[in-house]
Amino acid sequence: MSAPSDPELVEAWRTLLARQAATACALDRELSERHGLGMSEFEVLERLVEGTSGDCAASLRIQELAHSVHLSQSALSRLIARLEKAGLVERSMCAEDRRGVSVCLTPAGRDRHTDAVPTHRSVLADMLTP
Amino acid sequence: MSAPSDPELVEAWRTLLARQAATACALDRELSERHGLGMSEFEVLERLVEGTSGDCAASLRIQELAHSVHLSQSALSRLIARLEKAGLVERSMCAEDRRGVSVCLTPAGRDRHTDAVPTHRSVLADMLTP
DNA sequence: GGACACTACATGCATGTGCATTCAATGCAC
DNA sequence: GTGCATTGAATGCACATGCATGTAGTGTCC
Repeated sequence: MSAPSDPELVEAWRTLLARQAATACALDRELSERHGLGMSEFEVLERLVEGTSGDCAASLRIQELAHSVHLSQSALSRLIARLEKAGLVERSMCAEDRRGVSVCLTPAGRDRHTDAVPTHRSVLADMLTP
Repeated sequence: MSAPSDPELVEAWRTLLARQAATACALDRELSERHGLGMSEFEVLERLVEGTSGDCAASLRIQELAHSVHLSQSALSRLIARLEKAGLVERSMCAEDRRGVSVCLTPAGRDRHTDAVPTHRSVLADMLTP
């Protein structure tokens, strides 16, 4: 296919930015007001829920989480600290590699995520369907 | 058309987020390293260039700019302060409404934008063409 | 085993952002 | 005109983020 022209690129970028900004803003507002969660905090909870197999909560590493929510390692470290303080996740030392930290959901964290999912999906439906 | 399912919505949102994060990050890095401009600062300069008609630089209001780059009014106020400190724009009182502030490009601002455009377009081409 | 490079995470610091507030100017009702 | 709500922008403040650095644990080469 032919390469897009500069004006097309700029237009595409602006559209992308506008959608992202509007959606992220709405998401942050709704999740924060109704469930006391920031957007990235919800995303991290969701990754943990997805990683869960069967009963035992998955234990993901800080760096995996950081990469998957587009935050720096330091930002994730503090984000996990906030979630831990709120009782939604737990840090535990990784058995195999004691430098690593395993992050896993608490029951409260799972509940909070379950509560927030409808809000999240509803905002996405509002913002992402033209 | 049929409403997208929840997994489709989530997938679309993650894709959007990933593209935005990667592009914004690359844009910030390149513009900052090579031209001393943040992404939003470049966007503001670009809006001012676009608003220019003929010789006389357009004078846009703080709020118009804020809306068009998805920042809050306070963020824009400080962003303009940074650009002004760098000599790239000038604030001037709006004649009709003396509450308002007209922001307009200086020649240095126009030059800086012109220098940065190729970098900007090149990053967009890299990140936005699959 | 000892030295060294490397990895995973935590933390000090600087910065950019949003919210709430403040201040000045405007417009409207009377 | 006077009073009052409204608007445009600047600012104090709290907070989240990234970068650079510190610390502990791991692996490798000799």
